[in-house]
Amino acid sequence: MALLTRTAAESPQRPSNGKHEAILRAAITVFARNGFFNSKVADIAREAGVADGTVYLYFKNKDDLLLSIINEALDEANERIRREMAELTDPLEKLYRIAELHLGLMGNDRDLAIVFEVEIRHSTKFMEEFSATRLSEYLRMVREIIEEGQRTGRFRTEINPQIATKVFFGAMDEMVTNWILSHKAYNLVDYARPVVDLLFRGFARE
Amino acid sequence: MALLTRTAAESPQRPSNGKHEAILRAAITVFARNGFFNSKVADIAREAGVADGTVYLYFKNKDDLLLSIINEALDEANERIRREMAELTDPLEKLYRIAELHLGLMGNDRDLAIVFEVEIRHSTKFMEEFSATRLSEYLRMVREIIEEGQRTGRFRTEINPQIATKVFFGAMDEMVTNWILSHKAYNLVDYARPVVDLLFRGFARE
Amino acid sequence: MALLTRTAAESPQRPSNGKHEAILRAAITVFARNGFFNSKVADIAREAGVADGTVYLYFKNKDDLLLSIINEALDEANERIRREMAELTDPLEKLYRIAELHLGLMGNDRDLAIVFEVEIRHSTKFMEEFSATRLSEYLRMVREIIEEGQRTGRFRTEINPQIATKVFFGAMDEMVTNWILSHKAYNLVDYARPVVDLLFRGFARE
Amino acid sequence: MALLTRTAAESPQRPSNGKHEAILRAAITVFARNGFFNSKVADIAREAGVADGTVYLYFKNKDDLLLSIINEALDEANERIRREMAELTDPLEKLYRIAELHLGLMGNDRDLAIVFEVEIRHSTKFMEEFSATRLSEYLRMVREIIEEGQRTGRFRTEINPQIATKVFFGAMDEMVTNWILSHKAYNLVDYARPVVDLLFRGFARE
DNA sequence: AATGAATGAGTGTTCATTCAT
DNA sequence: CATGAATGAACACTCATTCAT
Repeated sequence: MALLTRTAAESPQRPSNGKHEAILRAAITVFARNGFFNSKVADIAREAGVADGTVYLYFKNKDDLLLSIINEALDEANERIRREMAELTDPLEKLYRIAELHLGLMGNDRDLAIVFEVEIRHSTKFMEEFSATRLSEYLRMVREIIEEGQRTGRFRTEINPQIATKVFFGAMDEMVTNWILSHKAYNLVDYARPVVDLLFRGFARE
Repeated sequence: MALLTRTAAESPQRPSNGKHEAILRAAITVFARNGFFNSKVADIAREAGVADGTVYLYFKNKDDLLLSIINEALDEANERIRREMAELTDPLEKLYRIAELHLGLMGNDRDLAIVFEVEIRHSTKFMEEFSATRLSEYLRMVREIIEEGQRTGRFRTEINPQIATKVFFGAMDEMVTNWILSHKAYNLVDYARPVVDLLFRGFARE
Repeated sequence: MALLTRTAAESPQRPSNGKHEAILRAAITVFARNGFFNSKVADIAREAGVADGTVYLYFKNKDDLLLSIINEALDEANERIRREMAELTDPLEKLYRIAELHLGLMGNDRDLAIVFEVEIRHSTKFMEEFSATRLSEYLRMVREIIEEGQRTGRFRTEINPQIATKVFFGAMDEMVTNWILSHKAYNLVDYARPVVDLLFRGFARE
Repeated sequence: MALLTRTAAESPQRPSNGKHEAILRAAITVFARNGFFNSKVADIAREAGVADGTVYLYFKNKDDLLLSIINEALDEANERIRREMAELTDPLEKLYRIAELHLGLMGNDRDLAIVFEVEIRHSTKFMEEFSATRLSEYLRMVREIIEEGQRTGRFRTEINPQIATKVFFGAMDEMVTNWILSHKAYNLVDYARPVVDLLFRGFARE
């Protein structure tokens, strides 16, 4: 919730009715509850407390709702990561921090996490569009940290930064998916450091 | 393709019309092309060369098609992994082999891979059901290999096998997702060893 | 026609679009023409001059259309009978009047008559439900008149009021059915008095 | 049951497989249970213990099944009435006997009665076809008895035989309908004489 | 800006009927 | 004669989107 609320506060170019916000939050809730294809625009409107037609004053169509959720959330996440990275020097510390942000943001907003993990994958088109822009920025930041680590001698030079980036992201992603599906109420962010530790040290003894 | 064909060959309890097979293959193709929700049963029927109604002689409904794809593919994958693991002893070798099978099966059948990566996220309910059974068997096998590696001294005892399993699976899954989304025609299975190597040795220098 | 129009005028709780009315009239026309099962909702919509979906804004489903026709018509018929009975005293006169109302209402609206005679037999379950409420009220009024006639000495006490009621209703019903099936354009209400006379005096000479 | 079985015995022009019979009985059962439109040919086939396609070796289509039920039953009923009338002379006795046959046949075969009372009315086309032939023969016999009664001085000459016939039939029909809908297991044929008595003497005192 | 009544295109599924065996 | 697998036309109902108010 904080995620999107803050976004709006920071970019008050729209008449701050709160309607844009309200509809987006409602969409997250409804998409998470029923899935994108089983969610009706009317349900979202009711959840947001507006008329059906009002949704179309703020969003082009139903697809645009999903896209907006993704984009606004990722824009802010990327911005946050960028800010926080600027304050850190050790590449390992940076990975710890990114993991904490990734799992923290998701762990704080289960509905948003469901939309990201589940609903976004409903069509390759969505995924392609999505991974082509916002997500690739995230991945670029991770990759640069890894390359930086190799330059500074913290990480092995034998590892392929492209692959390492995918492995890092895949690990994060799987932690989130598992957390969503397991209905136990554990704290997702607690896994940030253990996972990064595992990636850092590897499975191998010695 | 081989995946499903073989399954049918091994369990010839149905009238070996080939219709069951043909419809399932058609469903994979069509689901991969349009996504589950945007696929019409009529499209699948046409692709399979049968009448609309015939689909319902072999499958309960549209959902059942997706379910059957997943279950048949995973059942065989698990069976294959089980067989191959029996012939290996070194846990690291086992992980290499699982990764090769995982990426090999997916890399050999892009449509099937798309269905797995994308359409499986049909709904949280669907995923829960699915991950509760077939997928958890796969994950159990991975976890047991890791625990075995810890007992034999190959893997560090400090790592949490649950987390390591998730990281392993997340890494595989992400490799597949990336391969699907990138339209470059590289060979997915080639990444099996590099990824496992990375997980085994870790990012850390020394 | 007057039948249903009046009903709407008396209960203006709905936005008096006329759409509710128009759809109901269209349904009567179409059901009468094709039968319930052979009538398409799309036909009714076209006949009413609205879009298919609009039907569902006013009625729950196709069944509800039939139910509404029956209920609205019978409610008003019962109300009309009740009013008119209050102004008469002689039981025989009352039977004359009921017969005139019964045959008059039907004879004025052939389509409605067809729906009643034919489509009401939608299913035994439908008929049971229907005859349990609206129709039984009609029958109760008839029976009470017969019992009243026995008390006042107008009718023989040997007759069983239950049976007499059924015979009365059966006679009316058959007059309507015959009128519908015979395509001669005779005036149905003209038969009200002859039929009641016949029931009153019997077949017997003397 | 006896009704149709006998018919077949009397007209053994078909290879007396019993299949024709079996399918017709199955159709009566299934139509009575589910209604004509909700009955599937496959259900009838299963009930009759034959394959779906076999139904079409004996009947032109689903409509033909309903028509055959009606026609065979009415043909036999008419034949029976004709025989029995030949042995009676008093017109009142004849009406008693017809009523007993009418209510007796229906009362002995609830499923057949349901098909007659409910399913036959599903479309005006069915009813028209039906009432144009077999039923009108039944009605003609009744009318002739009434006219005969008028000639012999048993019935009043003031009554219109056409109307009296309709009233008689309407009374019978309504007794059957009521018996079907009421789930009390009373004996329908017991009402034959009381109803005819009522029609004969009328409601009037004196 | 906001409403919500109206639209009508879109589709999973059923089932009467056929016909190769 | 008998089968039952295959066909494909048919249709009730939904819901994203529009637009007059």
